[in-house]
Amino acid sequence: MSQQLSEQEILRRESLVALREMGIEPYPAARYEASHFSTDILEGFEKQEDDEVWTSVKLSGRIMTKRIMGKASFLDVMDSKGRLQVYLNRDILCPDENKDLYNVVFKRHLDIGDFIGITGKVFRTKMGEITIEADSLTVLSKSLKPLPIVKKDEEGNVYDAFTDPEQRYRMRYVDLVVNDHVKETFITRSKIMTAMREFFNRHDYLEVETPILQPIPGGAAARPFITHHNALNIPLYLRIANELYLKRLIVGGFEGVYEFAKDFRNEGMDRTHNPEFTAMEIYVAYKDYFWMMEFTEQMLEHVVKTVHNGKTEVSFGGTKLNFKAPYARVSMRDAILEHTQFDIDGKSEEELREACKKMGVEVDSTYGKGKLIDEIFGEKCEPKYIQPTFITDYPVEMSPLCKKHRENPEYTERFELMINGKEVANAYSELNDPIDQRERFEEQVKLAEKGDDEAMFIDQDFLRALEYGMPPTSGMGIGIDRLTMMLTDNASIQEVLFFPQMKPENKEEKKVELNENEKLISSLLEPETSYALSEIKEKAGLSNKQWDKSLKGLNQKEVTKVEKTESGLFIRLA
RNA sequence: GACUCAGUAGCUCAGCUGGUAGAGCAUCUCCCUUUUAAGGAGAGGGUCCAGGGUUCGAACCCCUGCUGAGUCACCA
Repeated sequence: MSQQLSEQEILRRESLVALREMGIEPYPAARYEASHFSTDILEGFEKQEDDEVWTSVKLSGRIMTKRIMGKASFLDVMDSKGRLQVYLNRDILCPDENKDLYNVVFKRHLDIGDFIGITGKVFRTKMGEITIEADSLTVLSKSLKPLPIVKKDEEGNVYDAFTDPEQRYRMRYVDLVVNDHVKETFITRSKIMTAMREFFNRHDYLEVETPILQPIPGGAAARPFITHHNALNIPLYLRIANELYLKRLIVGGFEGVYEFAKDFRNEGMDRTHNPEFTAMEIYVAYKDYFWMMEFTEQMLEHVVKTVHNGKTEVSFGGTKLNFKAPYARVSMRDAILEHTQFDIDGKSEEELREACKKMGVEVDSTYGKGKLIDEIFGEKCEPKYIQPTFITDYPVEMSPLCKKHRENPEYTERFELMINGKEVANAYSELNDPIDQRERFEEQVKLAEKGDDEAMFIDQDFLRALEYGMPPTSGMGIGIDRLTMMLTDNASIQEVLFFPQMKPENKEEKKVELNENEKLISSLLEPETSYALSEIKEKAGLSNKQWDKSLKGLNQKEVTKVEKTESGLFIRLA
């Protein structure tokens, strides 16, 4: 499989060979340990310029720009924390007669993107920039493909940014190198998860891991991915949720368990859905959903403060979101009443269907009561909740794993946390009555028979676990990707996933063989002879387009050569 | 899945009414020992996403396909 190399790629490969010929290994094995990160030097030198340590520092990273001025050069070196300018002076770097390290290795054979290590002393340039004056330079790794060059001027305006989303997502490694803010997003994502974990651990809850490959995909309503286990010869599903396994652990006697889980759903993709995504679910024994609301708002306030330097307010797409606890609590009935003047309380399926029609909410004949109410809420209310708001008490039909409301069995003890019109968290007083749970599953089976392809399966083992007894428990799930979007001001889930799902690239193999038309043309030519182009065109008898394409192809493949002389255009075999 | 937009040099983009492609950065050569979007002089670099069609002639018009983005639909 040969690939066509660009001019710049060929030159870099030539530099690679040249370095080896000079006895410099472009991919050395030895470790190279920097004394400081770039940011340490910048901040430290700013604080105390006369500190001894600045007379000898060691830095490693990627060359991001080269500014050569004859016998001296400046380059920006980027390490994992940031960038630092390096000053290369020919006679300081090469105090002896031999100036090859500067003239040949650096100027000729090192490129933007290469990794180097340098040692030297820190100083401030005439222009006031903190810089390392290098007294040694070590090649650490050669880069064979040119990076996109992104430039910034004094005012911070960005030029030639690497912005094509397709290329950025497919080549995230390049995106991360040249777009600083991308790295920031993922650092924040990590901080969010660390802050949550820290909050849970402080409460002595246990981080656990449960199966991703499940014989029955439970805990949510969604279409699963299916796979097959050869040795057992059974189908297995990739989990759509980990809820039922975590509850089994509460049955087993843990006080609180949580898991950051990769879930998989075989559904459409758009800017808020990726086939695999991360959900955090937590279950705590002897609690109810009222407790969980307080726990959730405190946890979120803690997370937001941690990633935003103590502030609870974040800006998302121009709107300000404030995560300071407590959050508003609105029951689903009140929400719908407020936004549509329709009271869902005590209504039959028919009445609800009629109401949907009146409101212009599209419904399907397969929808049950719960689904109808959900449609009304989704259409008329959901987008209205911008600031964090708990929507509580969902209809019983749409919450088959949730305990019935202690005051009204039509509803459940459930809340969802809405932020910016989107569902971010979902929580219950968990259903622990095994007989009720079995009946709810059976309701789901009826829905499935009606044609609802998302209705839940009956998980007999889960029911058995409940029959052994589960303490009253509250559970909560939160979408890490969507939360990260909100806290990093990104409108697309692809921006908060390192490697969002994409269609495969499937680049066609480049055809080196000649096609029929190209063969025809070359067959009309004898070696060492020139022909008038028009003559061959006539003989070939191809359409103008075909002739044009074929001739271009032949020239590209260096089979033929077209020459222009005073007497006209001529073609011959190359 | 529907609609809209886009795909041109390594990167960011121009390209008029159809006349075989341009700029900046990057690359190469030369000059330049504190520059910083370094500068000056010169040079090279293209499957104009792919395949058909219309035309004397297509990056441009038409059709089909591929890829991506946006909006909507679906999806807690």
